[in-house]
Amino acid sequence: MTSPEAATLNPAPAGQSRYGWLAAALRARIVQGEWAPGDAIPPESALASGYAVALGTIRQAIALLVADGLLERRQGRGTFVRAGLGGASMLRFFRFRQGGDLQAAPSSRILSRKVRPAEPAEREALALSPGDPVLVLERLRSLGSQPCLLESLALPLPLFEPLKASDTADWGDLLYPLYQRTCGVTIHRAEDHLGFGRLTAGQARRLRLEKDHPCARVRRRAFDLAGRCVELRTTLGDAFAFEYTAQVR
Amino acid sequence: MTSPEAATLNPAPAGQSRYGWLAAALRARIVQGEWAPGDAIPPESALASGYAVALGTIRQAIALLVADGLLERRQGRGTFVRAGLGGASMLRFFRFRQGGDLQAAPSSRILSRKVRPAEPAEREALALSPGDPVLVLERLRSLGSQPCLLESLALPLPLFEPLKASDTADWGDLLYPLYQRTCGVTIHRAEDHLGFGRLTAGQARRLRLEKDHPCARVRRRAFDLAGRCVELRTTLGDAFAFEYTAQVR
DNA sequence: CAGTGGTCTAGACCACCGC
DNA sequence: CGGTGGTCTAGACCACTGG
Repeated sequence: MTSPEAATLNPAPAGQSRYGWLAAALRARIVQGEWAPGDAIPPESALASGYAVALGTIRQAIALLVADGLLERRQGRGTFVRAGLGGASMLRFFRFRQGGDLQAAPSSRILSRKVRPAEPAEREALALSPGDPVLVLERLRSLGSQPCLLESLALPLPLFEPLKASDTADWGDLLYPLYQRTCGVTIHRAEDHLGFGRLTAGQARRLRLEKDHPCARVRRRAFDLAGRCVELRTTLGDAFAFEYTAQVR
Repeated sequence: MTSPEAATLNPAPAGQSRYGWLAAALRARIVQGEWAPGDAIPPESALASGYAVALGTIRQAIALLVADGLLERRQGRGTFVRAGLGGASMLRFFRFRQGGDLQAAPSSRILSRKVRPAEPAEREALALSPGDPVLVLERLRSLGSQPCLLESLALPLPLFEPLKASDTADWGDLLYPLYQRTCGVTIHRAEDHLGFGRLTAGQARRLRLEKDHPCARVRRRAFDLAGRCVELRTTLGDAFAFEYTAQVR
């Protein structure tokens, strides 16, 4: 799709650098869906002449978006809009041994689905108004026949409407590709808050552990391309399966 | 200190980009201590003319080292060699409430110090030979009168010789500044492997918790400027005080 | 004020990729 | 082969910092 690029030349970098302004402009075009995830954006030379700036300047703008995880360069091929988060990203916190084998992708089963008004904490995180509804899911992930992760999700409802009534059997094992497929929502990044606790009787039953068994708890806030928080998730798993590596500076 | 910079002009970027070669050259000069942590390196213009390259090229080289955490740019002032890791970095994994107050820097007490041959796992991580000795420390960190973290460290011995006999009362609360002061070792980065377990009777006593109490375990490998692993550390703390935020992509 | 890094230009040539 | 991003140059001017 050839677009008129920017009609305004030298768009007055009001307080910003020109490449910062260009990065914001490109980000807006990506967020608005002008180029879909996986697509290539126009060549640097085309962008540079379109915006009437030097090549180096457009390259700096692109570098910002690459650092932000929005774009991806591929030598000799072009610059591409990154697909969102894969989906199996919770497993990076756990190492489940399955018959002494490597862990495969866990299967997923929806235990419950309901709609209710967002609670105050949810309203704040998801930027909702009093009375706005959320879709609440309970989900169990298993490796083979062994349950390993118990999740509870809250999704803001005008946005995730297609998930309200569709058959959960068609959802597949990964939610983020589902969001993209059915709701056009791309999850771009997430914040995971880790902690430890103990299982309630109900949680323990579903995970086939004992009441008060130690568990690792991951509270996730997931954000879309525009930077809005669009998913709240709490994941519980056996604390003794928790394992994670952090890099320090 | 004015140095002859590089005498070789166009040093044949054997398989590498020129800025990659320059970055390696600058890194070597930093590791060798030509500029101490906290010092400013020469201005970009001086480096560029010294190495007979364009300004932009030296800037790319510096950008690599900045991304690596080795250098730090300060607008209008210069480019500085970063001091090593602070020292209170373990607290990023824990939130200890102290009388409903914010947590201050914890005090430190050495419980034991001894020298013994490195165990096989230590030899591998620290790149030692059979029979090489390590200095082994046990350390308790407390907030006020409340113990909160129990640590066990292994330090390769030719390198940390000055710590073998010095008075531990003079060590202060932070080890990394001590390493720098007394052994000339700068800790540049670390890898923290998080896990979960239960306290033994002895560990529990020192932390004033019960035997088998759930604990978070941090196994750290710390690296110096040259990228060599020079410290192994295991830190234990109450699992219910553990709290950490991870960013996903 | 002088010196530093930060931004920007308008070119050139190279290395990689797919056809 | 033609097109893409990757490297490199040799300038210019701006913005920030400290004395």
